[in-house]
Amino acid sequence: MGSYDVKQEVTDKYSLRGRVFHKLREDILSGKYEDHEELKEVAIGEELGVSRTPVREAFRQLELEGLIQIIPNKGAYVTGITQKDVKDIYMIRSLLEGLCARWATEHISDEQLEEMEENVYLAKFHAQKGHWEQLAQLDNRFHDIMYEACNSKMLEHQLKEYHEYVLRVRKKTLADEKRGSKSNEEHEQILEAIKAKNAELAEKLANKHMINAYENMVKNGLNEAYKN
Amino acid sequence: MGSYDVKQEVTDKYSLRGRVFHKLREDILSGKYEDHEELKEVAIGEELGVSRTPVREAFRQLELEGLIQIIPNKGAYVTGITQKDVKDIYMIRSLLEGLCARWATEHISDEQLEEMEENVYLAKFHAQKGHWEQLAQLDNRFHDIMYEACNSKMLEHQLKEYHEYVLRVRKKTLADEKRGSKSNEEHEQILEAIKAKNAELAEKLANKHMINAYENMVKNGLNEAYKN
DNA sequence: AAAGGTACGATTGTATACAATAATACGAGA
DNA sequence: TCTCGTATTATTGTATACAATCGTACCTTT
Repeated sequence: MGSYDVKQEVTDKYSLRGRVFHKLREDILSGKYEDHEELKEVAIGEELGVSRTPVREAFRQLELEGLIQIIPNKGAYVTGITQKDVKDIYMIRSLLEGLCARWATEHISDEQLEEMEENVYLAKFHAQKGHWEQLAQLDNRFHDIMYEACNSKMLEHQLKEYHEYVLRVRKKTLADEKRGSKSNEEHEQILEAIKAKNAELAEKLANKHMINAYENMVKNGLNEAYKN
Repeated sequence: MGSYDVKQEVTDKYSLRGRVFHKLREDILSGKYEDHEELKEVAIGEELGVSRTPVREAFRQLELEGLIQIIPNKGAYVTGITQKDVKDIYMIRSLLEGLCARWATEHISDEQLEEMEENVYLAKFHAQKGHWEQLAQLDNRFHDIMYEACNSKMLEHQLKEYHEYVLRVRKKTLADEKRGSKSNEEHEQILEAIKAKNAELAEKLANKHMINAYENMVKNGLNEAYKN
């Protein structure tokens, strides 16, 4: 259950609204716009070759994600995301990924367990070969499996949201060779804990996994876009 | 900082879109619609006396909150909220309120601390007098102060979202006399831990506070709307 | 010259018209 | 009778027209 909607993710990428939404989110997160910069519906629309309607719908979604602030009858202003925001997200995710691992231990299905094992095994291979792109995808997938395995629509929804939120940053991070291998080793440990039905351990490992990911990111220098 | 936008909350209540959004959310959460029931733009629009445009914008927001699922070119279907969802939210909130208390301990301002003390003091009075409505409001406010005091835009945003999400349920819960007093006692303990700069303790107490709130709610019987 | 008001322009809010898509029903052919 | 294709209809996607609101510049008044 809750898995036939995977094809279109949280918000569809093919309608004009979806495209505008993703484009604007990407631009805001990548620092294209100044903080507090005003976004005008017609200007954005002309830039992307669409009318105001899809732009407005995208604005409403961005507002709910906290990326822009809409003042009624006045305008939409970008809120952006600071270095501290990224840190906070990782701290929050650390807790939630832990909870997710705990629940996943209790509810994971045989199929999901099998896919996890395959994932870790494959990642080991790609890490050796230096296939960073595949490694990043497997990393994403590992977490997605766990999100689905935790058997909580709410937690899954939340974690996927955060995951997508910091995806840009993470992509850069995983491009670091050592972290790529290290991350997969941690995945393996989490997997072992889940297989051993040791929920406490799985939670702790998942907590640490996030903290490590964050610290590695800081060590390697945050993406320039977040240096504000 | 981060407080002059309080007047209009997360999404404004006075535009047509805002009204539609709040109405639909309320209706979905209160169980007016069946699970998987289709929401048609024109029907909703006619029912509320507005055109499709504000309805569509509200739909897009509800989708992002996970309350409906929009299948492109097909329709919008309510996802609703189950008894398990409520439980999961409380578990998630337990962790996040703990984190919030920890951070609040480190960052709370003198003004915020003072308002917290006043809040607890006043609540004690209203609890004795049996003024449940005021007690509920003070309870909400206590948490809001802590959210603001934690000095994290991200965490504050997230907790306020969850808070609003379960507000309907909570209102009923606090109407229980014993819980009203007990809840305020717990607030006082959290406040003491914050004043003593004991972040560890504040976190643990806030964790427990949420769990207690949930268990009390279950004991008193969940709102009928969530019995699915 | 300063203060206040008014009119104009720019921008968002809402409604509606039109296009595209999907579901359904119906009929022709086997 | 069953299957496939087509036409019809309902519904959403998008564009645009019109209304309401806000900001600003200019003008009037003192």
